[in-house]
Amino acid sequence: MHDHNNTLEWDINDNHIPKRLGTALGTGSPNTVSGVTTHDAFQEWADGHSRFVYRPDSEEARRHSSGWAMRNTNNHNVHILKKSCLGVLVCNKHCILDNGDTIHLRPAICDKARKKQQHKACPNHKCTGRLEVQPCRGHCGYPVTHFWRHTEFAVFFQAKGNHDHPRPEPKSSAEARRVGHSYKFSRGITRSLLLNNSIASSLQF
DNA sequence: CGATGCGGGTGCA
DNA sequence: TGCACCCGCATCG
Repeated sequence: MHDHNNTLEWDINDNHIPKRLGTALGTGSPNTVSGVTTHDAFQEWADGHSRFVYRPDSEEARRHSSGWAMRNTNNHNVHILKKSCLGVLVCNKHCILDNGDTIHLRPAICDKARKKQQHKACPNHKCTGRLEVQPCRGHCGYPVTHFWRHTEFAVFFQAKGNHDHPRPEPKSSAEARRVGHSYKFSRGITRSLLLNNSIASSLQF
């Protein structure tokens, strides 16, 4: 396990979550009281029942970012931000591109936008399939969940469940496509962004 | 437009 | 109580 010393000593729901992590690190003296002595490098594709402790100045952690398409969900707890996985956009015919890749686009987080994505023609011009959302059922039949909790010296992350679907394309590609759609053929920047993605470059946009 | 957060409110164990 | 989830509101890029 990568999160060596950050496991087993705390749970996102604990009343007494380690709080003096930053101080211990700042002085260079391990805080053996809390049991958490180091910060983890940001895990874009955290999976499984994992826990990580990020630096409070980590941009990714601050944005509660993830490679998985996670949407905010109301858990009625002002101290813990909870998100659930939206799965991945796949081709209903499960076509395979020339480069051997498959379609696994990023679902829009916004409900309305996601509905627009569904039933659209598969972006693979050699396929007549349609896009559909493959829901995540990695947590006891329900979507995998992520929990984020901030303290003054760290950002605690905890995940529950194992994703039972492919990873969606990264945010950068999805964003490039959105922008590219609005300003298609107008800028070289857009084109270069798309060409930098192995999937996008194989599709027609 | 859409990503993100927030939080009221509902339906089920 | 805990959890999943719908919905509107608001901010921000």
